[in-house]
Amino acid sequence: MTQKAESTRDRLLDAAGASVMAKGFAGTSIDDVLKATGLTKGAFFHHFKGKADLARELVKRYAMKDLKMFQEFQRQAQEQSDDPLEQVTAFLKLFEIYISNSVDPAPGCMYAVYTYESRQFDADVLDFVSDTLRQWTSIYVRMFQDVLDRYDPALPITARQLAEMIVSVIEGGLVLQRAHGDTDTTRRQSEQFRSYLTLLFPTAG
Amino acid sequence: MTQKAESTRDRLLDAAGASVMAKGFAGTSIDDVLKATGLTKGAFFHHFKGKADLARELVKRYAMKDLKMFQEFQRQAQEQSDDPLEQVTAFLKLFEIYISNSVDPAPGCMYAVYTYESRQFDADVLDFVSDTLRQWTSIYVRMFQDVLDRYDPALPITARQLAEMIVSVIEGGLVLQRAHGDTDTTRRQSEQFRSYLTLLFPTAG
DNA sequence: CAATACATACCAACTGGTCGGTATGTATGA
DNA sequence: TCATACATACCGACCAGTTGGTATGTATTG
Repeated sequence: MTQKAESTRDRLLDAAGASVMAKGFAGTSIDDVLKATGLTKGAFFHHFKGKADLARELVKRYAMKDLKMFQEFQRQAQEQSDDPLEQVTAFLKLFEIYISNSVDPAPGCMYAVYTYESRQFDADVLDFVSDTLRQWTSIYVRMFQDVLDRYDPALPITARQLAEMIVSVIEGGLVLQRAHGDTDTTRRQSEQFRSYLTLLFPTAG
Repeated sequence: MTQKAESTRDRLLDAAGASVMAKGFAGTSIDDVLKATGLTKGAFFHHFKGKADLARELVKRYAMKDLKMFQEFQRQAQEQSDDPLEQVTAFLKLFEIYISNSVDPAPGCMYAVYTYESRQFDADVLDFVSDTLRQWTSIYVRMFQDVLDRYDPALPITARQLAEMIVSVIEGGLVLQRAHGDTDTTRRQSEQFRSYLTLLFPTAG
């Protein structure tokens, strides 16, 4: 693929992503995307087999961006401290900065869109979304396991439980944020979760 | 409206609700609803001004059911104990039983659908969703304020923060539950939140 | 030249919505 | 009591516009 073709493909995915986040996938027509990009059917069907293929490539790209960002946060967090709990805190703080500054919607939002329009997508696409969320959870599981290996929690709890909770809290925050037109609900939820952690691991203070 | 007409309207709303939860609102055609009910265009447009009106009435009905259920949970919780913290716990436990046993999707899910397809709906409908979520939060705020009036939290925290967090946790749980095809992710999240409460209010034990 | 990258013209199916019609009420008044 | 008058509840054909998708063109570029 030439550089120009690559950028055309990206323009299509960008426009599609924006529209899907505003109107959902079924509510996004190919013509919408073409109108937004100034391209035509020929361009679209040159780059994608069809609308289902667009859905697949769109969520794949989101997942890739997402994973990269998380790995970068993790790297920065590990750089800041050797203590696993401080690393988790640093990681969450980096996420909070990102989420409250980001103009375009967070990747988590896109997964929710796919989830709530599930019958619109092929099974493999839904599986991909589910797997991506699991991968997201797994990153947290590893981080919390490191914490639990060093510190005793004030309550019996597993790394998986904590990981599921932060993912859940963030997804829920994104829903409320959108519903109310806020910009910082998700950040506040992440902060709340950190409060929970300070109560769970008081010895670390 | 006669009894027959009432039931016809309900059948239309039931079918529409089920379809919206599976395919989203834009992904749900009026013909879909009519096929599912065995009715015709005449019936639909007799009961609803149009698709936008259907959206309005659908979410209104969900909100009403929702509120009634929450009030009932609150009544039962107050019956079980005079202690505000025990009431919150009882309330959440009732919710956990409901959410893990419910076959049809929770009302919270419907709000998320509307939220993620926001451009599909009139402003007044979106406002209604936002207001309903706020009302939902307010119920929790009152409950947590009663707790804070009696007990000192281990960390400085407001009733609103706690209320927002439980709503967020539940909404997020519903997203993950759908994404993974679980039936008890939301319940687990509610349990996690109760763990947080026990750490926040240890004096109550 | 030949593959790539896009444009244009078109199609069948479906979309939300309208409209004339009908069947079944139910209230009224002589 | 029973015809008249009107409201309610629903049917199904039809419409203009939109949908995803195809077939065929042409310009560009290595």
